[in-house]
This record gives sequence, structure tokens and C-alpha cells, in this order.
Amino acid sequence: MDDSRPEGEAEQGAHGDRRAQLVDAAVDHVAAHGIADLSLRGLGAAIGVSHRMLIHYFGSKEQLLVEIVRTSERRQRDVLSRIRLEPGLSPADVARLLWHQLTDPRLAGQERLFFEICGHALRGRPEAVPVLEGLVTDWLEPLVAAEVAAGAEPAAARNRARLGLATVRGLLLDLLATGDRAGVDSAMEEFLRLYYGSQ
Amino acid sequence: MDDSRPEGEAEQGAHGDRRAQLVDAAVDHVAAHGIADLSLRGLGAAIGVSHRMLIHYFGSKEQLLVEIVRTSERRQRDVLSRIRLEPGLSPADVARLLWHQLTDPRLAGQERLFFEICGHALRGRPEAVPVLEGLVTDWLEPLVAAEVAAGAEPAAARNRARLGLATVRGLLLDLLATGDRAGVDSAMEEFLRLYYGSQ
DNA sequence: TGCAGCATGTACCAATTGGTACAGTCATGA
DNA sequence: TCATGACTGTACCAATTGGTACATGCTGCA
Repeated sequence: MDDSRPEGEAEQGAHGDRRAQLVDAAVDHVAAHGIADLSLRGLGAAIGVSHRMLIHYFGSKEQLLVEIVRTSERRQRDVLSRIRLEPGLSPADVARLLWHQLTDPRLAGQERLFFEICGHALRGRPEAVPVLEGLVTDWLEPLVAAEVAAGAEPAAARNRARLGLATVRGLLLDLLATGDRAGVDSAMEEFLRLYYGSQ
Repeated sequence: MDDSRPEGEAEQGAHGDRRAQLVDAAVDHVAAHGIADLSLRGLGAAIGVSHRMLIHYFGSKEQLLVEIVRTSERRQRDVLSRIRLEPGLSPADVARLLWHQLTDPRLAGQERLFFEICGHALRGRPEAVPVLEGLVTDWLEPLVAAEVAAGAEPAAARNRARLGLATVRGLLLDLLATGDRAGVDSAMEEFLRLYYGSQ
């Protein structure tokens, strides 16, 4: 081991940039080609470094996977923060907006990766397990807040939020599997009708 | 190659029994330990045969995976057929029954495997891809029929069925990830209230 | 100029993988 | 009895894997 050990958790510093850049490229590649049979050599060749470099910056494949999962999670969350809440929008409109964002074809790879990581996490793969923690909780918080703001009682709000989250994910899986955007959109409209009671 | 090639699609015959028995054991093992990093040697050791035997009976790992996925799908479908439709049950009751069956802890491994296979299928893994075809369609058919029987118009029935399927899957994923049975059950009750308008 | 330290590549290693060759066992039927 | 054929195990192979050792370049500083 001749390396000066940058594989610590130090995210800062000049080489941190390179590291972050590598992770970003890695997530892109993984979103496009899957995380299941990722190999350091294959990834390295795809993003233009030798597999030796990946070990150098991340210490091990395991650590790299951790970073990939973490970054992918962050990207996922960014989708939520990207919606601009303009005044005058009904809750149903906001939900429609979020759904539209989430099903952007450009995000398909990202969403596929989400379900792929879920599968690994459910199996206890160490790099993915932490995802389980926030898989529901992290998303419930803002949704419950929205429900309460819209006038629901706290207890019911939690159930409604959990239901909404599950339905969105179920329909997203449907969309990715079938590609039937029109059909899935119709089902989503049906849900919004039931959920918000708007005609 | 000295083998007399039983790896054709011949499911019949005396050795077909052995084959079927091996597949069954394999699905059990895979439901418990995941399909992602399955190795012929590991599987063989777990179910008491040499990896040589698996190649002998299935021709290749790929073919074995195909059989595993197929069998797992069949088991999944059997859950649906196991519910006894007693007269006097409301649609909501039937849904509750199905939900109860589906979330039986003894099926957890099976359900985890379902999501795992979905992930692989979304990535185009050849043994799992065929699943995508029936992932929604196969389940929609009976659900639509039930909706129509309950008085929905055919067009709306399709949307409602699709929505119901997606919600169930989303909540199932929630349950597997969080283990919070009470919370997920509450959300499901909320859904049934919205969906069937009861209470 | 020369030195120090990071960044990168090449070559290599041990382990594991799917798959094959060959040989042994065991039942059945002539 | 013995020969046929299915069934199974052992030993092996080539390829790929994550990870390491070593050597080389490059940059900045004195």
C-alpha cells in the first residue's frame, strides 16, 4: 500500500473534487447500465480511468457503492426540491407537477436505479441497506406537512401521505415496466380524483 | 459433453421430476438469499447437489435462472388463486383478504424476490425481462373483471384496477422496507375507504 | 536544478466464476 | 451375468473479479 490514503471520509480538499467528479460519472453510468453487475474495470473504462484509480479514491468497491447509492439518493431528493410552488396551485396541481417531474423520460434511468437499489437493500446488501431507513420516512415528512397544511388531521394525514407515496411508486414501477404513459397517467388522474375529491 | 442432453425444454419424463424438484429447492433458496449473487456452487451446496448437476439439468446458469423466475412467478400468482370467494363478501372485503394473504410474513422472502426480479427485469436481464410483459397485464385482467362486476364502466374499471394494483405494490414495498405493519395497514384502510367509498 | 508528494498506469495475484472432460455408480432388462 | 444408459461426483480450465506492488509521470516549491 503506497497510497497516501485519501479513502478516508475526508470529502474536502483538492482531491475531493476529483472524487466527487468520479462519483458523479459513476452514478451516470450506473443509472444507465445498472448497479448489479458493476465491475471496477468496466466502470473505469466507461468513465475514462483505470480501475486502480477507483480503488485509490474510494478504498474499495464497497465504499464506492456506498457513495454511488448516497449520491443517487441525493439526486432523487433533488427532484422534489426542484418543483416551484407557485401560489394558487391546488394540492392536486402540486401532485400533478411532482408526478410530471418524476416521470420525465430523462429520469427513467435514475428511477430504474431506484428500484434496483431497493431490491438490493431488501436483500441486506450493506451498501444499500441505509436506504431502507429513509425510503419512507424521509418522504413522509414533507407530505404529511402538506396534508396538514391542506387541513387534514395529523393522524389521517400520516395515512394519506403514506398512501400517496406508495401509489406514486407503484405507478412509477408500472410505467417503467410497461412504458404505457397514457394508461398510467389515467390511473394517476383517477387517484387524484379519489384522493383530493376534485371532480 | 457426455450428457444425453436433458436440458431441452422437455418438462416431462422421469428426470423432469428431479428437475422440478431442483427448481423448487432453488426458488426456496433464492427467496431466502436473493438472486443477485447466486452462484451455481453456492446454490448446489445449499440444496445438496454439485454445481455439475445444475448444469446437467438446466444446461446453463441462464436457463436455470429462467426456470427460477418462471416458478417464482407461478407461486406469486397462486397467492391470488388461493383466496376463497365466499358469498356475501363486499369488494372491499375481498381486497382486504387479498392484502392479508399478500402480506403474510411467510411470503416475505417471496415478495422481496419479486421486487428483486423487477429490478433485474428493468435492467434488461434476459432471464427476468419476460416478467415485464405480465407484470401489469396479467394482474389487470382479473381486477378489471372484478371492477366491471361491481358496476364500474369498462374504461374507468381499467384505470381503477391499475391504480389498485399499483397501490398494493407500493404499500408492499413500504412494508418490506419499514416492517411497520400497523402503519401500512392503516394506509391500506385509508385507500379502501377512498376506493370503495365505504364508511 | 532537484526534491517531495500526489496522481496515474502496468503488471500482477489469489479467489471465484460458469462450464467441460472424464470417470464412477447403480438400476434395469436381455 | 453383463451391458446399456441415466445419474452424479471430481478434477480441471479459461475468464473475470477485487485488490496490491511497483514504477512513472507531473506539479509546485526551495
